[in-house]
Amino acid sequence: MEEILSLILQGCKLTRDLESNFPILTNNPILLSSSCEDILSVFTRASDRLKALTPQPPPPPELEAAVQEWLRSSYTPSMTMAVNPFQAQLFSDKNPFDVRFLTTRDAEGSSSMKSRGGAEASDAGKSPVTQQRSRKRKEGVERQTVKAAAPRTGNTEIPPDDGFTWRKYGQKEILGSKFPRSYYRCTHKSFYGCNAKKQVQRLDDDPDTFEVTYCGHHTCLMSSTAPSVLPPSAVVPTTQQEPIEVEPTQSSVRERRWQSLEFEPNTPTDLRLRMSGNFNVVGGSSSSDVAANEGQGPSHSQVGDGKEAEWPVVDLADAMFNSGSSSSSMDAIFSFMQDK
DNA sequence: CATATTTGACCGGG
DNA sequence: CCCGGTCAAATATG
Repeated sequence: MEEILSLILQGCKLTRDLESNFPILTNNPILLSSSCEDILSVFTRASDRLKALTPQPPPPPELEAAVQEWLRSSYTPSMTMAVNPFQAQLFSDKNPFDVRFLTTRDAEGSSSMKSRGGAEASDAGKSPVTQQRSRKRKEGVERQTVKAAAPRTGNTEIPPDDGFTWRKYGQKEILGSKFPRSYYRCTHKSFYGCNAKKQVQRLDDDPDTFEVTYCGHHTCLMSSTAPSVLPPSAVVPTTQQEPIEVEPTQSSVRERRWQSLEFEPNTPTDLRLRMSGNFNVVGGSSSSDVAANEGQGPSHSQVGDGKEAEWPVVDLADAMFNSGSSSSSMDAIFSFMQDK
């Protein structure tokens, strides 16, 4: 049983991985498909096991390992190429998406950040500034930097659509750069909680290439359809991750494993480094091997509530995006949940 | 009209 | 004090 749960969680993890890497994967149907298959496999297995659970106890761990192995190697697309090598190649040069993540460890304070926009809302008025904004400690917010070439698809040279909707909230000239850096955040700000942000900047030496840095994760799944893939039932057994040990094994994060699983027992609303080993992982800005491990979640205090809202929320969002909600503004719709 | 972008001001860390 | 990130008013867009 334990393993089944583990499997399910793994599936969730994979799903989240997919989500977070979505931007990069969108241009790679092959990767997308393999990722989907991955997820499918995991959940399918879990499901099968559950069904078969009655007859006999769960299979020995060895089998589990075997399964893992199988999963790892079996989804090779029909191209007879190993996925990883393929990707490696893909990303290395020809593919516009030369991906390299820059990850920083994250501590995440998650909850507090209301004081920002909230200032004027709560405090009547536009009179002078009160405590304008409370700079949040950016200490350790996860960041993933990705390089993406502007698709020559005639279209703009704005960074490729990554499936999310962003709203630009700023632009700055950066010291050593010729081009300004733009700041985006998830359009569905309504979700105060969707801290997903990204910043985009063209490279000096290669104006056709953008460097996109994502930080934060979407708590809002992009528009519709997204959730449909997985039956809600299969998703997130609500039971938050228990200390399910998954043998960190890590320390060698670089090793490529599509389905690396490092469960963070208490994942705050957001996630950590979720990424598949297929990409070139470059350690933090300078200290290259800052393993992504070490959650160190300082305060689990009130993390709980946020996450379970995830799916319901999705449904809601889904509903409102699909049905031409006559309601005026999104904010109204989401208002009920805005904590502040 | 609602929502998105622009843009200078502001904030706070280094 | 500088610089990068963010805010928010003004503006653009549909």
